[in-house]
Amino acid sequence: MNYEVTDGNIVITDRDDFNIEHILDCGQVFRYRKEGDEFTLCSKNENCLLKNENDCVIIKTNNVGYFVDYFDLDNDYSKIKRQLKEYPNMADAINYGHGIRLLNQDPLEMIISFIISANNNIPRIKGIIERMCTSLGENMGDYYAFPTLDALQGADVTFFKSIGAGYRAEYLVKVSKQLSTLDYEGIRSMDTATARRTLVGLMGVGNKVADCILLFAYKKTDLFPMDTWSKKIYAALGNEPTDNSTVMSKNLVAQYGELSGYAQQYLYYYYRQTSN
DNA sequence: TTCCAGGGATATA
DNA sequence: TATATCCATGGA
Repeated sequence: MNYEVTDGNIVITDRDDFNIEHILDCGQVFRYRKEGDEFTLCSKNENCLLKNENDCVIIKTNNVGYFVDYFDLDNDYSKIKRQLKEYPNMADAINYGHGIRLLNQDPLEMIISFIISANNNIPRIKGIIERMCTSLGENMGDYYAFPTLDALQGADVTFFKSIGAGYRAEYLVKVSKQLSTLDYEGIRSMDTATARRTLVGLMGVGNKVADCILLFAYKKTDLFPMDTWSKKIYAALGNEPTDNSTVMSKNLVAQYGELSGYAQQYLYYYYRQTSN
């Protein structure tokens, strides 16, 4: 990745592997907003501002180190895309979403956010999360931090219903309690299967939500989250039809291996954006 | 009015 | 282990 740090800002000098809208609109992140020709983004208790300038992307932040890691800037996406293009039916998706990067997000934020995402749509997910942050997160001046586990544990079912979480309100209360006895940072060192089993033990976390958490918080890429779109994609790729998500996921991981998580993001973004 | 959204929990056999 | 049903909410 070609980037430099000047005047305390991160400057991306190669936009082919970094496209703000590709990154933000591919379904991995919920706390961002477009303001004119700029984008503001919150993660945990940090924030930044993204902006296209000439042929560069400028990332303004007071925590450069956090966002160099967050945006996965030391990972070579040109190489990943080259490898994935060797597969059939993949080149169009990669060319379309060429600037996608897999973000390294906060585990607690991903666990809570993707429990909310279940059987829900993205605009509504964003609204629920934002209302939760406004009520439970620390006021950082320009934005509200994502709530700490302590803050989440202080909220009840009535609160989560009041922000629109619906039937997931009870999951959020239960999972906040469960997390007090789970070393969710320790999941990072587990193999994918063990990590998935651990997460599925949480209330409101099934295989799909677990895979999203593993991919977006822990960079486990030997998985392929199966949602309603992935199931359509599975058929569109010409795979043998089945209605079993586990079978579909396993077959796809057998094809793409450690690149499965990346493949899923390019395919998800491409099919979702072009089928409207 | 019905369908759908980055699904999962629960009951049942 | 596999299948059926239920679940809040809001936009299309």
